Amino acid sequence: MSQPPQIPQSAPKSRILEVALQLFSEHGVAGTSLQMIADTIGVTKAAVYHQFKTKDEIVIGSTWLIFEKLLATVERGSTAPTAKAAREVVVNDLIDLAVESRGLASFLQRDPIMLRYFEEHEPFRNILASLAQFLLGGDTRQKSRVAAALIITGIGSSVMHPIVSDISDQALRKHLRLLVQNVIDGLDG
Amino acid sequence: MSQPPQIPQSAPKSRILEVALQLFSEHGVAGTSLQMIADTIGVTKAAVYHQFKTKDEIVIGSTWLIFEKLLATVERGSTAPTAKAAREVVVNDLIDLAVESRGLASFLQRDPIMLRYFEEHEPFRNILASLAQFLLGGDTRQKSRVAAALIITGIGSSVMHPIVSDISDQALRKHLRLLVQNVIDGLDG
DNA sequence: GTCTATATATAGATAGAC
DNA sequence: GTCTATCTATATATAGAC
Repeated sequence: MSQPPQIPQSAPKSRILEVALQLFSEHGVAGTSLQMIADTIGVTKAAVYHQFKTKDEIVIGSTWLIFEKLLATVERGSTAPTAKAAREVVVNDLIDLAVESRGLASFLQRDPIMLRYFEEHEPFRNILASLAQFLLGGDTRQKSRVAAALIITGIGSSVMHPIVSDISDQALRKHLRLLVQNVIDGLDG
Repeated sequence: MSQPPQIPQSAPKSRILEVALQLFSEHGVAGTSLQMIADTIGVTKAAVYHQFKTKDEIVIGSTWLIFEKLLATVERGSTAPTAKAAREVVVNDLIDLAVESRGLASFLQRDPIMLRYFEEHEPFRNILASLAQFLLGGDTRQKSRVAAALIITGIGSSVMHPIVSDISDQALRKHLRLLVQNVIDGLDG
């Protein structure tokens, strides 16, 4: 397992990670070959292998493009004055991230290879655990944990559902915030 | 594109579809080879190819194992006395199906290859559209459609989140029903 | 219905020239 | 940093014997 890549990357490295993230989200990790990545960029496979020793490194590196943003969210949550404020930061950031990429980010939750990385790869696992912690705010009741699971997975997946494809980013954000608030309010209200 | 398989299947055919569905849900369609399917059953690849001409047929056939159940839900929804009753039938069936398989069913929503089938393959598309219709009950407002997307995708994905893995099927069903009801009530209340 | 054997293509990955 | 060429493994798929 390689470490999270440092930033800023070299230009060719960054280009590979960008293209890989896009292709992974469209075809899945297993459905994306290094040849596809190389073809999209317009170079040969060997040029890609010069930048990354294995496909694994590309998977982790491109995933890190998303997790950098999630890590920033965790840090913003950590400095929030109250547990409730931290939860709002996390919810709003997750919604913004999901809506702005409309499924590009949510492939993370869907891909079987990624799901395995999240369990085995500590930096990823820690960030996801922190997000869940902020969402729960110390509330470990079963109903609250089910609600957290519904919110975390639902936000990422719902934005790419065809039934909402005609809704503007702004409106989608607004509706998701209200719906998530309803779920949270329903826990105790 | 092949047609949905007839039932009952021959025993070897059924066995292949069962095993394939399980492997697809664990590794994704692209991450599952016919060799893996053959090895799990204990036969050779050629024996598998004797039952199905292509991997595509196996993908569609195994997916149909789930969609048979969704089709039954659609039929139960169609005979419900009111729109509200139909919505409850659909919600409860989706929750039951998701909980009883804990992610085996939800791979359908996650796999990029499956997402493409849903758009291109009419029987699948029709069933999914019907489920969404019953959930919406004629309400086409943006906020309602976002809620429907959140519910449909959230149910399938949340049950496989590690944060709920220790919760019993019975409790998970109960909490999901209440949470979904909260979302629906929040639309107009 | 299952087997061995094979055809063909492509996967991940490397060597070495420029 | 990119190329051509190649290695090895494995993918989907088929032919034909039992």
